[in-house]
Amino acid sequence: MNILEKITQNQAAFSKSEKKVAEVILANPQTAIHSSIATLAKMSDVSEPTVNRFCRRLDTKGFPDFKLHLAQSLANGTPYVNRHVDENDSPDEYTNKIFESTMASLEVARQSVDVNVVNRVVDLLTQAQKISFFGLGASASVAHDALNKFFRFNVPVVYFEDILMQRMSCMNCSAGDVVVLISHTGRTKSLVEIAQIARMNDATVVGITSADSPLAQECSYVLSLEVPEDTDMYMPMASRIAQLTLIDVLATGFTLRRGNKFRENLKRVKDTLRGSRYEKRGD
Amino acid sequence: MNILEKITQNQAAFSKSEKKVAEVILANPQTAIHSSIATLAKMSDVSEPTVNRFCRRLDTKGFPDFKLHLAQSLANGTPYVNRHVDENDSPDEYTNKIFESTMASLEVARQSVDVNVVNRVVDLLTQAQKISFFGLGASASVAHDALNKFFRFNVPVVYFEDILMQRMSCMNCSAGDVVVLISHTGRTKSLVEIAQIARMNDATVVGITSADSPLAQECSYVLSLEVPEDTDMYMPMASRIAQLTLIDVLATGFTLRRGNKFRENLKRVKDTLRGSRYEKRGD
DNA sequence: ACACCAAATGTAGTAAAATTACAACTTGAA
DNA sequence: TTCAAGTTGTAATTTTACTACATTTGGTGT
Repeated sequence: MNILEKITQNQAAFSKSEKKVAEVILANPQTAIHSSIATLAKMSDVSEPTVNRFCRRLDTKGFPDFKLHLAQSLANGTPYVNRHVDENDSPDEYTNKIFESTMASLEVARQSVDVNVVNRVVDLLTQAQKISFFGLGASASVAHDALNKFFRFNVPVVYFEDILMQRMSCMNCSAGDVVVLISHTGRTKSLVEIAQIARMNDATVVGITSADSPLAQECSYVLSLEVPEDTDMYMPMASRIAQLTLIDVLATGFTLRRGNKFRENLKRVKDTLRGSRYEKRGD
Repeated sequence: MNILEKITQNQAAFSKSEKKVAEVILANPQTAIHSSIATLAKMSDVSEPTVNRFCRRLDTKGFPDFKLHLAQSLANGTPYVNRHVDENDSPDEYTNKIFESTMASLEVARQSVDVNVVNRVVDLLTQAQKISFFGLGASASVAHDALNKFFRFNVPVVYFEDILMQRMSCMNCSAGDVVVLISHTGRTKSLVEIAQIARMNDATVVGITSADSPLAQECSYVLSLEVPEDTDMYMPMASRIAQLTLIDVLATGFTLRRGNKFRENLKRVKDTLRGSRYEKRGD
């Protein structure tokens, strides 16, 4: 609870000298947090213990603790909110809105992730014979990205954009194979069918999708992400970002599970790229 | 500027004992602001003056002032910091760390974006005869995503993963064509070459890349994103997300510039998908 | 390998700040 | 007026932070 508000509210209940202290603090809180109890006492024309008592009345442990609370109240605290882009927004406005909305969505997504399922899925992935990533439309690029990540782990990874290739690939699945299906809505028919095919062939199907969707029902494990999507734009935006971040989480879990020696491996993969790059001054 | 971020960023510049202090603070900042310099010193296993020096290195007046700054950082303004994943992190821990780091990176990216360039690029894109999106490795999936977005605008969009196709495509460029090249480092040789080819053929080249990189120097316009990347993971993570968000910004700018009637168009594109989906109860 | 320097860290003493205990007021009711 | 409850201030105590200086560490050139 904001302590500045608290001061204003309780102002009536304060004693005469306490009111003086409150006044000085409210008049210039920025100065207050940088003053010692002595200076503040002098400014308010009261004694030091009075200031101290004032702090305690506001349920703080003492003057330093009070300053901490005050500092927090003063921190320009507007957490990220999902703000919709308006038709007349300037470039500056829509740029900021989109970045902020994306951050807000990530925060929501973070809270909706079931860590236990993440853990189980990481388990599965580390033990998988073959990992497939499939998605359609906007989710295709997420699957594409997952390929790029998991490919580095030197495990058999599969990714297709073509729906027929996806189907064929799933036809050839067997026990030990993991198929990761990505879809924001979880209502894309072809992807649901692919889930069915994969499961019929004993693969474990992991869905990165919305809970309770038709796709979710066909999956062995569901990593559900509840992401508010700005439907005004008629484009998936935040959902992809959340999906990608979840892919990052899975990839990270994978490397951690595989241990230190494995990390060396990743470094080697990265170092291989060096030849294809212009050197940076100093390395 | 958020002091928690500052700690994370400067971590490399700290001395051995200062790093210990940084670790303890980052591990549990809430405890830190309620501790005295003595307790914090003990927790970090260093002497009190070391903690004091640590505070001064971060441009604070001393320990109490440092606590004030820390308290402000912790207040719900910008709670997200780039925290590195640790080997012994539980699934819960690394999941949260990655989400938070991603959000923190987006915040940094947002501040590094030059809105004027965004505006100019949106201008270019709306007037382009043909738009191409190229990236390699991790950035390929970003280009892929851009394709998916701009494709809906009913403008000629091109995207290739294959480097030869990219080159050939650029060979056929002419004035009025816009080539968007995506690369975190901006040091990938083949992409720099593509920039050169495109420009030789009168195309306008837009780089979504690091400022001052070889690629940036070959571009007509540079949308630079300064994103801190956790090099421990040997994988691009935050940079892609920032790039994608920037693509969202461009796409949004595009639709806004095109006006209301155009939005109808997008709605139609989206509605077309309906046939391929399972209906949701109630729509 | 050694000496030497600079940077880093710690020790111990000092100064400052906050808190406590208690004394001296103020105020209002009997 | 007098007493009691509540308020405020003074002075001593304790806690906290800081400074000056000593010791250690690590690196560099001979």
